[in-house]
Amino acid sequence: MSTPPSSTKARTTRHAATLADVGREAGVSAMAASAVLNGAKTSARISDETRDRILEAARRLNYRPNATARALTHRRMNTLGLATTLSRDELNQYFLEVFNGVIEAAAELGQNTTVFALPDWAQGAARIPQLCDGRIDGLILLAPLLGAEDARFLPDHTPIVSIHANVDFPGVINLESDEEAGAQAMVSHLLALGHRRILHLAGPSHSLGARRRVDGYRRAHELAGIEPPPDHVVVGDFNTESGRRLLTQWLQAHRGEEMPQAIFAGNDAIAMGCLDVLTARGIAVPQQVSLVGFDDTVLARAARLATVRQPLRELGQRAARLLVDSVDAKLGDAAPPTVTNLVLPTELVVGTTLGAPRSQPLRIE
Amino acid sequence: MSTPPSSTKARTTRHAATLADVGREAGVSAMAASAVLNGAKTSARISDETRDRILEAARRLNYRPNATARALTHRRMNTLGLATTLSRDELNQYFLEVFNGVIEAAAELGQNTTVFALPDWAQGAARIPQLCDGRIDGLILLAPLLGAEDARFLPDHTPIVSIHANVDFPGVINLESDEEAGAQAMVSHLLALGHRRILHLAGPSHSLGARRRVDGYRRAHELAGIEPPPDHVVVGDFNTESGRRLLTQWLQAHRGEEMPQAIFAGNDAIAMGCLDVLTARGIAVPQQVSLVGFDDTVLARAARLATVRQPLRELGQRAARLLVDSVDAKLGDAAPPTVTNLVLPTELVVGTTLGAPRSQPLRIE
DNA sequence: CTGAAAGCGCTAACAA
DNA sequence: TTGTTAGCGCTTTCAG
Repeated sequence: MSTPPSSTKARTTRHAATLADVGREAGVSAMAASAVLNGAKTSARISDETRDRILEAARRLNYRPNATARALTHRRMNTLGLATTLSRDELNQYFLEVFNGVIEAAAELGQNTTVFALPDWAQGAARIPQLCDGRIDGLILLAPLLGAEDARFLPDHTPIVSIHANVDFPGVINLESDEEAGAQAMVSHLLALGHRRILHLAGPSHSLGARRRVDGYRRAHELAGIEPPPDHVVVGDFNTESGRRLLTQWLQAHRGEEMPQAIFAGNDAIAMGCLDVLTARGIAVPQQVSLVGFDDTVLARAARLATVRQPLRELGQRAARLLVDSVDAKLGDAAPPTVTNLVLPTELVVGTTLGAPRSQPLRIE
Repeated sequence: MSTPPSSTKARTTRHAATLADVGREAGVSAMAASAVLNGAKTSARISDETRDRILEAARRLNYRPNATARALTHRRMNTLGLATTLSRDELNQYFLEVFNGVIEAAAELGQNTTVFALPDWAQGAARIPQLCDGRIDGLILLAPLLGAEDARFLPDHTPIVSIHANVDFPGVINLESDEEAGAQAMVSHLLALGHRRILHLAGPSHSLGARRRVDGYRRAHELAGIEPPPDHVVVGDFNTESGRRLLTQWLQAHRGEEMPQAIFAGNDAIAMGCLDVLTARGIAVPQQVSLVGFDDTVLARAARLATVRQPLRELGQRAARLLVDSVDAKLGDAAPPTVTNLVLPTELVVGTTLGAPRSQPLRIE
């Protein structure tokens, strides 16, 4: 009923109305229309009478501003980019948490977010310049596994913020959380509970975060004056499949020996893989083996996993805000952010997969 | 070492080099450069000699094509939009699964994906026209809670594909899965196991999907010739908090009566809320109460929840492909897709939260 | 084989 | 208060 009869034309019209069209319809210049409809900074004011004519014409023609044209003149798309690797096998919960923070903060600042899914960082680095081609105003690199030599791929003209970068890049603000402290706190907690044989299934050794978690594991032992058992740190990847594979292989290789009392997984996904293996073997968690993860993604919450919480959403929010500040600064609208590195604290999350060690050791079958 | 010494200039340069710059540097016109560097359809060929000069100049100036300028002439950004509501309280796993499919298929077709997070559909509908302003070539509406009257907000000039729409919009391709069949199959399975008092905690009644799941619940009972117990369908929202709240309230309202033998949650998030409540009350799943969800998100996989699998990733992939086809068609590059509606099958996933009913009924405390 | 000119839609600077 | 001009960076048409 309320739909005007004139709107019955077929969808998928070729073109939308332009400012020139509106101006013509209203009998004024395109720039008058621009001033009225898009708030362009014109030197003078428009009279109320012509303003109304323009608004009416715009409504009649169903005028919509064209974002690419505006971007061309303003040198700004009001869009942030978020580049990361997304496996097609497994959903990346780490990404989802950060992404939610980014998109939320970006929206509050009137910015859109486009996601660039790179197949991997080795290939992806070379593609970064192509992303910074005006379609985004700034780029967030999420957990980029890049080396110092990849700095050559970072373009001059686009502000960049990284989260959990592997190396410091000049001119790039990096955000991270204190992973070593978090890992150390968790392992210290395990040691305090009486666990002595703690198996650590780590992420890849070329990941700084993975190395820091190993450092935390070692440091907790040092602080407690305890020598970690040999061969209890294993390197793999940050996904569930790796957790399954690593634990299975490790248990096979150590058959007949004493079962670890606790497993400290490099992240929650790895922990989920461990849970699969333990469940399949009928090993009760935490009665027979304690299991803890890292990140506090939804995986941990769904499985009630003990874990180390990283403020992922907040990292995303802060990255977006700092990036928008950088973009504003580049365009001369504001002072650039002074911070170049931000480390947020981590926090222990005690789920139901963490208990005291058994009095008598279990044997690996 | 391999970094050229000329790259020591400060980051955040104001402008990138343009085609005109490259042309000047190479002593040719901008359009020759355009033809060589961006493959513009020029009427004639460029000689190898000038081509080399241009390539060399571009390399020297570090030329990068400007996406907004190209978009302005091509009328195409090579970017798809994905509009959905994202709560700031709870991560939307449904979104993540679909999004992964979209971004994957889009990337294969050389398209980027930008996500528009709407606060809610009631407000969001009016914002759709602003999204279709040239920054994206086509739009995917993810589970839009829109009514037929909202069709007026869908712009003429941007192809649109919806996933799990509530109503059919003219000219909009809709993709969905057979939710009623999935719900019916699950409830039939419960009935076949001997469950008779099955509590259904549904999604909101203005959601077509929620209603279809209720229909499936009813239909399964009909097919089995069983009258569903009274007051065993409760309407709420599609999130964990709603699951917690609904079940708590329901149990309070039905204190002293017989405990349901099974709970069929409207989606996995609701099921997670139920799991919280059951765990808190010390009710064992599935020994005392069976629990099943819907969607097969990562929540279900992490909690080993029985659920109804919707091919969410595939829905995302197909939506992206159909949308790109529509965009191509609009630009005259191809024939438009002939399909207007696509229904994919669902599938039962039997987790560990589903068992036979207890012989003697439990009382609600 | 190459260049000049015009235009995509919008906006800032300058005239009137 | 309004219009004219020029240009953002790129591409296509048409003339050389």
